[in-house]
Amino acid sequence: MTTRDDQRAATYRRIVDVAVESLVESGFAATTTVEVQRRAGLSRGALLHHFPTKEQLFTAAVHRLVEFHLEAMREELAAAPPDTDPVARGVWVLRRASRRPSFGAELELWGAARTDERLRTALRSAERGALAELHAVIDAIFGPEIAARPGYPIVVDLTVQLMRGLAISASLQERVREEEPLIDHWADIVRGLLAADTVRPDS
Amino acid sequence: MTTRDDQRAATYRRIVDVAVESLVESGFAATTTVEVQRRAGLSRGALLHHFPTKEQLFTAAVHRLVEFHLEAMREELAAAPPDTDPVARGVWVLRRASRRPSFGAELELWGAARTDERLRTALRSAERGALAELHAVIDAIFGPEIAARPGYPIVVDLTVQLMRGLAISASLQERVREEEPLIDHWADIVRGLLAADTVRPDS
DNA sequence: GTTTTCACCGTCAGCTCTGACGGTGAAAAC
DNA sequence: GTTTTCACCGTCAGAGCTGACGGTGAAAAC
Repeated sequence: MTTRDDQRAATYRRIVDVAVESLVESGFAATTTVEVQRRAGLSRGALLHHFPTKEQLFTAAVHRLVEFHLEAMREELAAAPPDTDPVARGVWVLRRASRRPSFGAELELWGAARTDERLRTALRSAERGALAELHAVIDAIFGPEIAARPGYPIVVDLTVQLMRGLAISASLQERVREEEPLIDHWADIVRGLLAADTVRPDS
Repeated sequence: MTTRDDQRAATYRRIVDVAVESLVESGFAATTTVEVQRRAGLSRGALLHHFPTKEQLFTAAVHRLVEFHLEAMREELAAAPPDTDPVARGVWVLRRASRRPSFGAELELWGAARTDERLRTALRSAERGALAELHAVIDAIFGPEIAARPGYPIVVDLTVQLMRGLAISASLQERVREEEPLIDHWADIVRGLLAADTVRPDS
């Protein structure tokens, strides 16, 4: 039997879940309160009972979406075969995670947040909260040995930005490229950067 | 004296210009037909005379926005002091161009295009049309000597994706970082990649 | 000089979205 | 057993957006 508190929590969670689902599947613009209410199979009143304003709903959804992506990274890590070269493996895990539709939704929100102050506030709060976990996951993806190398922080920064660039460019590609020699190239470069004692080869 | 054809062309151009202006300043969601009409100081009828549907307006605006970014890259190239190290100079020119608000608007559209098929079609067409010019501008930014090196195509690809990643991440930063050691690091890495005869140091 | 074209005008219908509001019935408190 | 709380309901007003439509006056065609 469900108590009232349980019911409340369950409905709340379901609303946030379908809001995230809508953001991922239908995008930011199409994720209206009516759409969320429809997906959740709730009345208008029920939705507004839990989230009096759209902003509150989106704030919760954005936080959940960021958690969602962390989870996706852990999944990709778990799914990756552990026997390959660790650098290439790490780079590819990050690449696969960045190809998830949920990450596309996240980047779409970052783009929209450029001119949407409320959304920007919500996003910053969500990303700030997940930052430590994000770094922990990335360290786990590359493993402790690689994470200890001197050039590692810069490599992670560059790799993350690169993955974001590739992800936001995805809409432009006519067809999805399964083969991505660029990623292999990048893995080779990273291997070189982490092998050298210093990150700056000349200068 | 303006003939009717001139008038038509001038109004058409003005509408597209203010549409781009609105996309850059106010973002995708806020760029409604009413907003464009208001910015252009035109009546509803005038706007609909030139652009019967919002889609046609956006298609024209998207094409113009892409041209706009090419122009911005040329400006940054012209504004960059020519006496520095050519690799660092090229990387920084690309970085400065990617920090322009117009590029932010472009990336926002790429994000929205993920779930908006019409927008995606317009964007692909615009980017396809500008591709050759884009590569020409980038070659000019790095100069013919660097562009001839064997690793150059991959370096350009990686650099472009990196800049996109940094640009889409811009909304998240609490304050604008004027100093960007990451870019200098990247320039150093690029210098190393272009110095070597092969791009793949080991393997 | 008459007719036609057309760049531009203003209003309006139809739609969707947001959030307000007054219920309702069952669980929880007393 | 009575009262209170509250999760959920359905309707509606207000606002904004898109695109249709019937003008209007001046340039262009004849």
